[in-house]
Amino acid sequence: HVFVKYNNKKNVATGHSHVFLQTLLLATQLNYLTEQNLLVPNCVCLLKKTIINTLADGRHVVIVMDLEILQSAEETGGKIGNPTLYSADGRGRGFTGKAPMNASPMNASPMKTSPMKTSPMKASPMKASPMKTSPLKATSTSPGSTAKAMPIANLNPYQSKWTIRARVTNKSNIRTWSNSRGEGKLFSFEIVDESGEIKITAFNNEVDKFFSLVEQGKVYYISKATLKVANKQYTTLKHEYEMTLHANSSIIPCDDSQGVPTLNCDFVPIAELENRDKDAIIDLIGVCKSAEDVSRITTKSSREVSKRALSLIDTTGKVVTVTLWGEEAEKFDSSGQPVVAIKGARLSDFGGRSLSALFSSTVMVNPDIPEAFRLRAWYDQEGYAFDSQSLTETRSSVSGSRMNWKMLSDVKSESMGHGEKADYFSCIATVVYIRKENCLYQACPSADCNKKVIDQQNGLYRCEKCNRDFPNFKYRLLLSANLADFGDNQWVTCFQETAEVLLGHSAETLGQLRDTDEDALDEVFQKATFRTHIFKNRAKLETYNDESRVKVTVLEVLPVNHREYSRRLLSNIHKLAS
DNA sequence: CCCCCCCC
Repeated sequence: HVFVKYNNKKNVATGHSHVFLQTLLLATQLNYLTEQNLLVPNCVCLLKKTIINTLADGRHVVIVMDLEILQSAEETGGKIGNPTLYSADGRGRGFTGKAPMNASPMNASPMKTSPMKTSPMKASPMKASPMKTSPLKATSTSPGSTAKAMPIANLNPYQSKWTIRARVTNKSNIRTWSNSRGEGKLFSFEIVDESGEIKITAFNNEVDKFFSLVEQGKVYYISKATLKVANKQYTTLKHEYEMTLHANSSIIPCDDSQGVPTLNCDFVPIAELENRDKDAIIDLIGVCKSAEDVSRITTKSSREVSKRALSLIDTTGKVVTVTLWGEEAEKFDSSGQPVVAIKGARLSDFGGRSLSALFSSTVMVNPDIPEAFRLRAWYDQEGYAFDSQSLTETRSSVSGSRMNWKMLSDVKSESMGHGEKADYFSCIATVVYIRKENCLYQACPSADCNKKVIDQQNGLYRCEKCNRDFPNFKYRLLLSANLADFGDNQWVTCFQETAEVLLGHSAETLGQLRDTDEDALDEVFQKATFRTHIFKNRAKLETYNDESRVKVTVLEVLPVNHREYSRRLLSNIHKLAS
């Protein structure tokens, strides 16, 4: 046993000798401890069941199989506690097996009842363990009646004597397989307790033995199963391991389901989805604003399947599309705009961001959880009126139809502007040239008149439109710029507002510069050149002196959102590839 | 030991 001070999240610790020691925790341990906010800098831990490896350079790495938090960071005050206060006799309650850190909220933070101030072991958090009040059944099939339920999060292949108490959350049908390695049947299910979740698979004989016993939503004591590293390619659960039942495995129904959660959801706010990676497995909760009718589609492998897309909104005000499949799609009822929670949906980049239910997903309509009640209240009071924005851009969605994205070559190839009405399009293009000549003119100072005035050379400026002489004028911009993208160029016209955005200065400032500091004006133009923006444009054929040509006027200049732009490019690639 | 998770 070693007493250490946890120093930072890299598991560097100091012992009584004040020598730093690199320690390694099992991922499940580390996740659990950090999630529960137990392992924080400057807390004091007791490392147990350690494996010491000597590295080639002589340093040691300590792998910790079991540990206990003895003193919180507040209590240590950033200083290492006096190790002599502790007894190293093994009576300390470990993190695994006899863990104090299961089910009870009291135990979620054993540091609060720190043993430090009195006798450490007497005040052990073990006393508060709910296991005392709900001991394992002493049946012939249970693995030792004195065993305590192990938190699922702590399961690992290095310990075989354990019993867990957990609820079945996702039971599959029986499937058969046949491949080069043989054939057989299997079913799988997922179980959850306060600490975590894990997948369990039963094959062949175990299918016969356990399929009808294991029921969705019920609580069981489970012991004597094989743990193996979960293949992250297939699992959607956060556990490092998964379980396979074998001939001696025991599954016993547990009548007392108190303290065993029905779900272990980690809901991601919809707005957050933008920052998550494609293919991430996400738990999501939202109000079903609307839903498609169910439809039948044929997959690439020629299977027919039902699908239905839902639009979910949450308090972030963002909407996302979630697609349900098969029976789930068929039986879904969107009436009354229910709260829908989905555990283990997969994030897709279709249309920007969207979600798809998997076989392993659990869909709950109006679940009996606080988040659902909060959402219901929020939606009914204010959310329903939100001018919400969808992360899933579809052809029918507003943002999709508003932006008619084109390449500059399309202006010619599609004969844009040749119709009776003007054509509106958006492009991402780079300014390659801005004509400085005649970019500014002296305009009538009247509020709504932008007519060019005539300098009378007597201190007065004449507006023909207003039929008045003014002692002053205002500067206005009328820019001719050449835009380029990878395939073509296009001359465009920018009036006042768009020209000011493009040049980054007001017409007034630029007018003053032109009159006082020509070099500074040059610099403004230079700085604006070779900048890339989103341009929203209007194209219309105009005839001047018997010569017709398409005039493109810039209506708006916007900064490029590279995230969105990249998504659009990816989406275009998908469309081209399909 | 399975591992299907789809469509636009």
